[in-house]
Amino acid sequence: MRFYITTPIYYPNSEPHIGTAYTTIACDVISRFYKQKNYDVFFLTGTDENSNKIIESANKVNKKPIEYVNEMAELFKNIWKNLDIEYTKFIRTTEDYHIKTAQFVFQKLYEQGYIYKGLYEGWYCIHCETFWTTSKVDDSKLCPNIECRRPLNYIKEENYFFKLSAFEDKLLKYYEDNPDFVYPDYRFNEVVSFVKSGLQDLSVSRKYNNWGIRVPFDQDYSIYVWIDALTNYISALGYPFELDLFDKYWEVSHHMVGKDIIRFHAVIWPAILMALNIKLPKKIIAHGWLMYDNQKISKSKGGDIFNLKEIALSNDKIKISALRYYLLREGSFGQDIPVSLERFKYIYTSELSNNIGNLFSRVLAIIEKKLNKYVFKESDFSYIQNSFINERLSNFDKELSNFNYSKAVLEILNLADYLNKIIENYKVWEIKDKNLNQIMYELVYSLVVLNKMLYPFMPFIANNILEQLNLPLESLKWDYTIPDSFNIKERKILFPKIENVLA
RNA sequence: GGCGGCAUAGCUCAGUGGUUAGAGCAAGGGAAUCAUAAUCCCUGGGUCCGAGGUUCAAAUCCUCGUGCCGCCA
Repeated sequence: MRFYITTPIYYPNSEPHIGTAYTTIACDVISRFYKQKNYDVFFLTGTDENSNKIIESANKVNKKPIEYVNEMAELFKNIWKNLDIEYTKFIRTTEDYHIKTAQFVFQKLYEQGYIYKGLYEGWYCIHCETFWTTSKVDDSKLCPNIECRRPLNYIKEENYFFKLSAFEDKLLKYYEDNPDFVYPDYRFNEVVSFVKSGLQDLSVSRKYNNWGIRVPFDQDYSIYVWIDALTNYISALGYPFELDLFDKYWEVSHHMVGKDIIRFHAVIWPAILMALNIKLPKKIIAHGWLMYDNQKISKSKGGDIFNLKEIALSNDKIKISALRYYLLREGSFGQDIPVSLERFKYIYTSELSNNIGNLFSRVLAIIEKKLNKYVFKESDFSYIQNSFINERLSNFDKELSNFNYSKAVLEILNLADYLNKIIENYKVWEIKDKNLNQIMYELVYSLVVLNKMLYPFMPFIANNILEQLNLPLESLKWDYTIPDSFNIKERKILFPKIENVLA
């Protein structure tokens, strides 16, 4: 069984922020989850380095573009590493193999008649490298991108166009035949109605400006982001020159994207693939935005509160684990997620510290103090209902398989609640005879299951628990057989109470 | 403007024809002392947006209205 998951490739013209991390963590959780189930997982992330904005960003810091992107790519890798992101490959679109693939793709589309030279006339933002329709441009004639707002130019320019319009019917047929192609379904509906409203051909080149990938048969032009960036998903697998990985993983491909780039992934990318005669990705998963103070989180809005670079480079693994948990625990995946420091503190204290952390603490303390750190299975389960635990686990599996992160987390909390109630109901601290061993064994057994569910969200914490329970890494696998006895090691507080979780 | 969605407890939401509408959190009361004062139990609380309709029966289906949200390169 195999699984291929990708993040979008990120623009390195600014440092990664909490929103970027959200996407990447979401992929990491899924990736780790499938690894636990013994899937052969390929997890791809990387940087999209060929935009002309890079030149500008590099100039600002007095660097050559290539030096600049080299440094930024290292920063991205470093931050992901610190956030416990375990990717398989980090792709950079300035790397040779990617350039070759992008050019190959462009050439092939051209040869097959899907790319033609045409004239574009209309409003253009040089900075954003974006053509704007008249409906979006107001009287000010400023760039509609609120983060840009530079003056637009009215241009007439020859460019290469991709015959997107030729794929309207094929796409609609594909959507109809693959009702799970885009998640969530309401986003899928939007995609379908967009395509139904009619597709226009797409400008896929820009005037070459000493940066970017040249159109192979016309040195005056560079390949624009669609064909350049989107092909990273297959160039990373070696397409079309080394097909081993491609043959292995492409048919199980999942693209995680923000809701703002669904169309590129659910319309343009499939059309390109159809033109190349390549199978379409299995699923496009679109998440919502993190919202701070009712606005999309960004460097200026909320980015200072949730300062990713600072958090990541602090190497405070508990804080980082809690952040991973918090971001995916909130809201309903796909919808916008409101985040705030207050809420993060609340989740940390209530769910991680008081509920989960304290549960481990009270169980292990009893075993340490009253059972000399040792418990063993003496009889069949008589305190804890195995069916209840199995149901949590299978619900967790079902929800996470469907990208319902927060619902999966609720199963974790549900199990923790249940175990807290068991301790309470049987007044475990009063039991003096051999029944104590049995109930404690059942509790530790349950904690091992709980830890399996914690792992994809908080791998550092899960490993910490493994040490305390004296268990091997394999105990995180779904097919692990839980042992009949446990020798507990030293007990450690998982989530210390802290006044300022982020400070 | 076109298309689509949503409106249920103070908050976030579950509930698509069948007892007295549910959960978590918040609020109020209590118990316990193994544990990071962490936990557990109980209680209060709803014109299911409004109006009309279909039905033996509507939060649930239909129509209209109101409000909010998403998509329309």
